[in-house]
Order: sequence, then C-alpha cells, then structure tokens
Amino acid sequence: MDRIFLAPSSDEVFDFVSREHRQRMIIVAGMCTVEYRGRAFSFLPLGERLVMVKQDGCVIVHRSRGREPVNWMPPGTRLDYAVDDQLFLVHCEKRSSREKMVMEFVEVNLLASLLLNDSGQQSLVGLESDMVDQIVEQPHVLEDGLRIVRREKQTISGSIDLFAIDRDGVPVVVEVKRNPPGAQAVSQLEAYILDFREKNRRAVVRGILCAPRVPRMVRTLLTDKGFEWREFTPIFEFEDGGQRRLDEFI
Amino acid sequence: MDRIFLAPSSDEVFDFVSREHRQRMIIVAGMCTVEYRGRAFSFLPLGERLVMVKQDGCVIVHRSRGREPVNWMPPGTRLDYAVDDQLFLVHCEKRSSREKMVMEFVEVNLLASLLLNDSGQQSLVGLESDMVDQIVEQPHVLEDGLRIVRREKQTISGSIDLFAIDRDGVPVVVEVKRNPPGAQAVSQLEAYILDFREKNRRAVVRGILCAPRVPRMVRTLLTDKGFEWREFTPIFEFEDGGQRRLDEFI
DNA sequence: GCCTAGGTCCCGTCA
DNA sequence: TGACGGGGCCTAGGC
Repeated sequence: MDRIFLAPSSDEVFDFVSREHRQRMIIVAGMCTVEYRGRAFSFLPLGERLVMVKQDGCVIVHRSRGREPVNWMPPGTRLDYAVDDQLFLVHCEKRSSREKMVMEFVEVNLLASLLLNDSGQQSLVGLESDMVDQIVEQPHVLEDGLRIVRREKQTISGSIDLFAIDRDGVPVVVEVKRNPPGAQAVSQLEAYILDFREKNRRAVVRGILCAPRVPRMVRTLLTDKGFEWREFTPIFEFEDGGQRRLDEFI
Repeated sequence: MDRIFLAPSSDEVFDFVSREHRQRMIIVAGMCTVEYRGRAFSFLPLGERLVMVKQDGCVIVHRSRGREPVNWMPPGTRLDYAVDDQLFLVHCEKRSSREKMVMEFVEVNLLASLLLNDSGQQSLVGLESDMVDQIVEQPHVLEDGLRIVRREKQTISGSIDLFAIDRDGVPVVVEVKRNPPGAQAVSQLEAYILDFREKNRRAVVRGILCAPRVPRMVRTLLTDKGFEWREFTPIFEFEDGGQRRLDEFI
C-alpha cells in the first residue's frame, strides 16, 4: 500500500515523485530551502523540514515546532519536479492567485507515498451557528417575550445575526459571538444600529451583544453607547442524544 | 537518523512512540477515529489519516485533502499512549485550555520518527506592518503635506493604525488594510471617529481607509459616512536590495 | 494569565 | 468569480 525510501538520491526522489504524485499523498523530509512569492515574499534558509504534497495540490511545509506550516501552497497548485546539480527541485505555481513557491532539497532523508482512504464525515458541534439555533428555538434565554423575526439579515454594513421584536414591539438587533467579543463587535453593532435609525427615521431600536462571556471593557463600551449584553452558555445536543455545556471539561 | 516501520503491530507502535516521542517528531499514518472535546465537540469516524506529533506537544491530523488539519491539539499538549484490545490509543490533553483529543488506531500503515535540525530564521515581507512602515517614511503617498503623529494609537474602540495631521492642521485617522477591506473596516473607522469627536467636543477630524484595492461597495459606504479612501500598492525592499510591488507576479 | 489585532490566514456560502 | 464572515481559527506582542 505505502511506499517508502530512506535517504534516496535526488534521481531516485525525482523518479519516485514523478511516478506517484498524481495518485497518492507524498511526504518528503529533508534539508531544503523554501522561497515564496505571491501574496507576500519570504525566504527560508537551509534546514530540515517535513513536506506534505496532497493530491488536491496542497503543499504544506512543517518545521519542528508549531501547529502552523512555515510555508504552504493552497489547493489547486500545479507542481513541477526537477533535478539540477544534485539538487532535487520542486516548483509550485498557482496561476489563478498568482503565487509561487520553490523548494530546493540538498538532501532527502525520508520519502514516502500514502494512499489515504478516507470518506467519513466529521461531526462538529459548538459553533456560533449552533448557538444561534438555540436562541431561535428558545428566545427566552435572551429575554421573555422576545420574538425572532429574521436570521442573517443583510444590511449595508454587513449582516445581523438575529433581528427580533421585544414584548413591547420594539425592534432588537442581536449580535451573537461564540468567543469573548472585542471592541470590534461593538463597532459592528453600532454600525447596524446607526444604519437602522438612518433608514427608519430615528426609530427606537435596541442592540444586544450575546456571548458566553462578555469582557468588562466591552460591557462598559456597550453601556456607554446605549447597548445591552447577555451572557449565555449554550448546551449542545449530540447525535447520541447527550447534552453538553460548552464550558464543561470532560 | 530517521527510523521507520511499515505496517507495525499495535505493540510495536506503542514501544516505538514510547521510546521516541520525547526526542523526535513522530509520524503515524493509519486507520483511526478521532474525538475532540474542548472548545467544541467533534467526532471523525474510521478512515485513513496522517498524524504528526511534534516535540512541542502539537498534534496535527491531516486527511487526504485541504491545507487545514481535520483535528489538532495546540503546543503544550500532554500525550499518553496505550494499547487496548489490539487498538493503539493516543490520549491528548491540555489542561490549561481544558481540551482533549483521543485517537484510536485500528491499523497503522506507516510509522516514522524524524530529527529535524532546523534553526534558520524565515524572512518575510509584504505584511501590513511593512505597508505602514512605508506610509510613515513617505506620507505623501497618502497626500501632500501629511504629517504622521502617531502609530498604533490606542483608543477605547480599539487601536488606530496611524494618527496624522494634514496640511491645514486637521487631524486624520488612517486605517490601513493589506487585503481588500469589507464593511467591518468602515465600522471600525466610524467607531474611532465617533469616539474622537465625542472626546474632543465635535472637533473636525478626517477618516481615511487605505488599501491596495478598495471594493466599490466599501467606497460608497465610506463616502456616505463622510470618509475617504486611498488606493496604495506598497513596494517592498528585500535584504538583497531588490524591490518588488506586492501585485506583480514573478 | 488575559486582551488585541494581523494572517501568504483557510474555508464554506451565497450573490 | 468575488464578496463576506466564522474558525476548536493560530500566533505574536502587551500588560
């Protein structure tokens, strides 16, 4: 199934990747330089890295530390391999986004190809959309008598998470954040409210920022601007029927 | 240097990783499930994936496509390995952020450890900070007679990229974006300006949004709110003395 | 530790 | 195709 080489020559690497790169994921570990030109410009001097080349054209270069690759190319990248003066060269280019990456391998320590048979779908709960779902189903978690009118309402200044009417018939703009919001969330809410008042002849409208936790500074900012906030920790339903709060540790 | 196994048994995997995981990066490719509980909850059914375990505690799970890992754990994660009923198990936990990931391997196809000797520093230009540098050095790219007073000025609503005075002595708030800005950038600018006017008794103040490209909708929004925009494509200096525009393709 | 803001962000969604 | 906004975002810098 999987094929590997330890310390292959540049020619062996070239033959191997030329044969395999359309059918399998390729892994190359070795001493190389990496240059990138496109959305920015970067150069990485000689060092040992691990490179993954996926069949969708992704190229991912990892160093010994960190979750993030030091260099990469997005899906849809076209690759060219070559050997020049003992060096194994990889030219990566994506014309649509006008970017290029070049790797020069002085030495390859490990070379492998993998056929990853993987069709399952990941289930994932705990996102902002799940939180909004819950508010839509149970608007009383925000306040009694609230009626949700619209979700993802488009405005000139962006989209509003929830648009509602309170028990007194006053319109309410609700901005939902899964993570502790910053000042930007307040600016966003303020822009929506200003636009709404502009369009509706200074109508009375409330603004609510809803998040599991609202930092003190943001509360102050909201209050100063005449807005409100709610702290609300959602409970998520699983496929197996179980429920979990997002802030509990298991 | 590098050590590999093809199709090892669960016990061989266990022995190998137990011995190597403190000194080298470990790569495991095989058929597994992945469960995550922490900032959200996810489950990935059986399938073949490639897993990297780095010495800083990063764990990164890749599928056959996409730049992004399907699952991961951040630096600082503690790992426990076990074999149970023929399955090779990896328990990952990071207590400080209260999150957990569990992988169960039904089969391991490739197992390797790598010693990546890599100390070089990546050079990288073309960031927003480089763009701001250039405006600070040559304010006339925005307009003649502009004097930069402050960079990264903190305000209650966030920080302003540049604070300046124009040729007529009027204060100017400049928001710089490296990528095409959206409505959010306008909201941000508006919030700064409103705060400034609030604090300075309705003083006259100009707001400029500066980016390599400003989308039409954003221009309209800016004009409506009485703000200005500049299109400015920076030219970056390299260590070798060369210069490049960010929008040229090489 | 929290908070802030940028990123070659990536990625899905929708016009 | 581009525009828009969320993400288990990650990461670096301040405090």
